[in-house]
Amino acid sequence: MQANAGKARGSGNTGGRARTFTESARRAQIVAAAIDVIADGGYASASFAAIARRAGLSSTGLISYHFASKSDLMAQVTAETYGALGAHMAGRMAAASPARALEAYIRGVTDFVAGHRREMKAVLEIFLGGGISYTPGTELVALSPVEEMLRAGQSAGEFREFDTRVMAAVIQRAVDGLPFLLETHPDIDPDAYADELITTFTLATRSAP
Amino acid sequence: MQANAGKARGSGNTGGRARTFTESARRAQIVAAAIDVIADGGYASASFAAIARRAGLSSTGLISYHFASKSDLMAQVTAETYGALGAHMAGRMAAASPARALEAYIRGVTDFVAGHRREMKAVLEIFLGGGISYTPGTELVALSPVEEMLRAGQSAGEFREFDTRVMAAVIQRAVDGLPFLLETHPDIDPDAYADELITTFTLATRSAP
Amino acid sequence: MQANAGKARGSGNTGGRARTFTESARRAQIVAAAIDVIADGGYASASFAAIARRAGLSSTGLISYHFASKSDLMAQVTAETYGALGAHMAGRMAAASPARALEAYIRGVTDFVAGHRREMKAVLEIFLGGGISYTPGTELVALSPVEEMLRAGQSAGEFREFDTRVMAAVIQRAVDGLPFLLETHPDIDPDAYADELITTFTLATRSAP
Amino acid sequence: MQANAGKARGSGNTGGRARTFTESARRAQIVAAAIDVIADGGYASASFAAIARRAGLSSTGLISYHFASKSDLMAQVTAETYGALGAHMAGRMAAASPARALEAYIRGVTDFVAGHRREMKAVLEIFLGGGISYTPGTELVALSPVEEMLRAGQSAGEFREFDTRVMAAVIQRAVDGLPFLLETHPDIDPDAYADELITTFTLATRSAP
DNA sequence: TATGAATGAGCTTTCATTCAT
DNA sequence: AATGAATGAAAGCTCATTCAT
Repeated sequence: MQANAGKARGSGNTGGRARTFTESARRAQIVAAAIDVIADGGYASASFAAIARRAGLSSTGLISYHFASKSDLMAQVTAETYGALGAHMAGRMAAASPARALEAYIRGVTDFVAGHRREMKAVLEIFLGGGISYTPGTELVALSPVEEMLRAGQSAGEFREFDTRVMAAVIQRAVDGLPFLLETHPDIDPDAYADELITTFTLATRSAP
Repeated sequence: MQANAGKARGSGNTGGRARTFTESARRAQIVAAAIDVIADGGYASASFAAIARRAGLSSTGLISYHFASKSDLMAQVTAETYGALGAHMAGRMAAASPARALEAYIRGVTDFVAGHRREMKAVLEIFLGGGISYTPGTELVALSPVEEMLRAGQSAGEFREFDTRVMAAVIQRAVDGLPFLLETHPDIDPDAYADELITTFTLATRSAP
Repeated sequence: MQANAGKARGSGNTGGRARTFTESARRAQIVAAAIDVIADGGYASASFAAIARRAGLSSTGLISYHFASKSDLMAQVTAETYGALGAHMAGRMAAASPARALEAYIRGVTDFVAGHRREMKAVLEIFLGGGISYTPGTELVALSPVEEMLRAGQSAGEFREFDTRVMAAVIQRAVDGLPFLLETHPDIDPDAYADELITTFTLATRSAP
Repeated sequence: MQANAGKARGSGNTGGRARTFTESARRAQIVAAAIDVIADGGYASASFAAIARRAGLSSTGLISYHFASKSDLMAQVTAETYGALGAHMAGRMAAASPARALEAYIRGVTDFVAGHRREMKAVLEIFLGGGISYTPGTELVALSPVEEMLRAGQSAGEFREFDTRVMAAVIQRAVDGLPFLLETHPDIDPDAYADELITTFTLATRSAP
């Protein structure tokens, strides 16, 4: 679930200088505006002009001042979102057993997604809209943590044999799909969604009784 | 899985006239070039200029000549792909039981997706890139056929109780995700992928023994 | 009121060959369609595509086939209209006195304009829209016949002294303005309009009693 | 003679912010270039490219930066011209009698037109070239002020009975026609033209002696 | 004689980015 | 730290015209 945080700086802070409070606030404001615009109109509509308008900035130049490029800004959006997700998940997955860890993972991510629909939608649009250069290591779905849980479960005998990459991908996509599903079916309860997912993947992964 | 085929024509064939052989060939060529460009560079990179270049056309005007607008072209891309998918699936799903039908569905779609990775990737990018106007009925994932199978299985007692919308969405996303997974893991065998999915969703859906 | 009839021919009839009946019919049809399109949407909207559509032609190429260029077509529109106006006026102006001739002129032109609003409007739009190359001799308003009448009237002592070019221009513009006036005030009766004009210019031109 | 000034702004100044000195200068420069191009080549030739070239701008984008759209630019051209005309006329028409007011009107407008031939020609081309959306109230010729004078003159018994709409239209067109007349007859003296018009319309309107 | 296809230049507009202040 | 101005490339689309058939 991690993504490499964009380290490049705009021309306003090109060197290794530390960021001032004001600068950080501006950056956060711009990132938030970008998320809003993307969530509302898709990645294609996220021009600097639109983002500046939403943020109440008087010039698109200010965005360029704080971010090295458009893809740098988009990288910050994803980094910020994934960072928040990481913070949300921290500690939750140190569970008793792999099966419990998977449950905790699903519920934790679903929780977060439900509470951050716009951010998640924006991030997914950025990935698919080409807003990020797919540097190796930056994967659409970071399979590793889930895959590790699955492998641990198999080693412990809790999970049956299956291809962990495939199962991890299925789980990831199930979890990532929530914002889109909520768009067409706004009445779905995220908690119930998590319950369904947990039941589904418990049945799908546990070793035969 | 159906999408409404765009009927609008470019200035070259505005009325209700039948399409000539040459026109059909050009349209197919342009659609193919669009798929190539999108699959390689994402929807954002799919400008008329890029498509014309790829197709070896002398002018972007020729695309406008054959398609009423960019979204018309994109609609053709999806229509063509979904049409081929429909043809591929025809007959396969008239299975003995809901469980068998679900199996047939998963294997059929996976088969198709594996053989049409670029088209499928292009179509998904178009949907997410905003290249298509979401007319009601054109859903990102058309849940209905899968959902119906699931409901039938529940009625027949073959499937346990679960939220059919959620389960259908999970199955759809699992199946749609193959092209993306293949990009990062090109060694995955689509047949094996289908097997994994079938096992997974059989376990996840069948009624308790 | 004369305009030099465009003599250039389309590639379909480039030499000095006589026009066939079919060719003449097609040309007339295209000219009529051009008038319709211009009258409805202004000169700016008069693309070959729009004209072909209106004429029910299957290709804009047919227009190029029959007319050497767009300005050739526009020249034909004006030539045809002015030709019809000439035919309408023929004989009417051989009046007893210059004063009667002026009356006859005003009434004749007003009559014609009222019966050919669309053609007149189209012609004026072409002139102002730049659809015709202002070759010397092609004047927006052909002053000569009116000016001659005015000069004759002055020589005969019927008209007072005034600048004949100015008076001719005023009369011409009064007469040409009818189609535009009718657009904003459709209730104006052309006959009454002619009456007003005749009274106005009789008062304005006659020698002091 | 008034036209509603377009208030929309280009992307450079979208909100309600006040205009800077630089911006005003640029806008004026672009408007002037547009007038030049239109006066020289007609409305049809007035592309952004041509205007930018004339103004010495490096990019057509700069025009879009300062004006919301092409019709916005054209609206400014007319607004600026009509504004100047309004300023020129202010005070002149508060004359002793309707007859004197009409005289003052004709001389005032003729004066202005003579000194602003290119602007006037450009404005008339814009109206006829479709460069402005005919919002109700924006008439090709604003008849009202002249018509009012005429009606006042009739009420006061100074003017004979005639259709005021028709007479107003004739006067307007006579006055508006000066730039065109000057193009074919550059030797005409605007003052003499005004004299001729005043005599003409005095004779045409005054009550029988 | 007419058609459909194709061309290449042109259009207005939007874009991310740069820069002087 | 921020602004307004400017840039030049690129976008989708329309145009009159040409041409093989």
